Amino acid sequence: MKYSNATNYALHTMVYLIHLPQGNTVGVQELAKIQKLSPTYLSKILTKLTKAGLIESTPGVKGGYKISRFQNEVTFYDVIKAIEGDTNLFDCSIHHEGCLIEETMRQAEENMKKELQAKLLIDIVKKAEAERSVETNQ
Amino acid sequence: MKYSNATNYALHTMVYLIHLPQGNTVGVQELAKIQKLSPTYLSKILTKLTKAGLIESTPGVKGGYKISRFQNEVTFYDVIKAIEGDTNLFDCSIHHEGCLIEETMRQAEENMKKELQAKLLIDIVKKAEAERSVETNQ
DNA sequence: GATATTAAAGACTCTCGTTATCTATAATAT
DNA sequence: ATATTATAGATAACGAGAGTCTTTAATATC
Repeated sequence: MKYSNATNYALHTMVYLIHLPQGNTVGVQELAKIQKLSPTYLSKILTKLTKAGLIESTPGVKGGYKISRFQNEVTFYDVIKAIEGDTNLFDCSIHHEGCLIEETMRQAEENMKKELQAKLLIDIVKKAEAERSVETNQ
Repeated sequence: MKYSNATNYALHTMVYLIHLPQGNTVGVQELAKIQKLSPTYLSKILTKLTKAGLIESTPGVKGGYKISRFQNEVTFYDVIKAIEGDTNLFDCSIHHEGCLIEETMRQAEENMKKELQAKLLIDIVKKAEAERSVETNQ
């Protein structure tokens, strides 16, 4: 019962892309080097993010990936959903409907999802920048 | 990213055991038949619940499983923890400490855990009985 | 004490999703 | 045209979960 490594890499890549100067594109080679991953593997993850509309890709020379226009609105849940899909943590294995156990589990999960839907990636970036600025001023 | 089938079976078994008249013991054969599982497989799950102190087991003739003394206090999270272990949904794959992504994910997960720690299994049993009683009176 | 019954433990197999690699194809800038 | 970069597909390696079988330990009954 864990989020996949892919989700891990996706979140880190998104944060990295958001923290870049607006409009900058980065190739998968560079992104892979940062996280010490093989480019082909990371590219699968990036394609999922692209299809979800979270980043934009352009092939060819000077191509690469950049954050989509909606960077200020991207939430943790957006990224998770793009990678893991929109599944439930718990499905009742026995009852076909009206399982009270499932109801309870779903409700707890739903609240976690809502919390992750309320967390913006850009807040992480801002927080990291704020911390770094404090360090520099010391 | 799903809770295991074992957790599913464990929750259902716990609810079944709680709903029994106090002190009754049931063998794994009967419990397995109800959920259409092999006895040996279910027995692994029951052993975990026993080690966690949620149920009590007695071998031998007239032996079997029964809910432990603390049946009124058993929470959803107790059962999940007994089966899945006490792990985190998310571990940062890159940073060794102070990962802001991890912090955010952990906090959301922590709140879900707290919610599941507040949900008593016995409430499910009571609710089911209440619903059944309504049906009977119609 | 012998026997039947039941839980616990260990070894083992099977399956499936994740992880990852390799190759080929499509798109783009120079 | 050529170099560069993303996309897609096939495929392999791996590990966790699911499940079975067999043996051992504990308990009640006779």
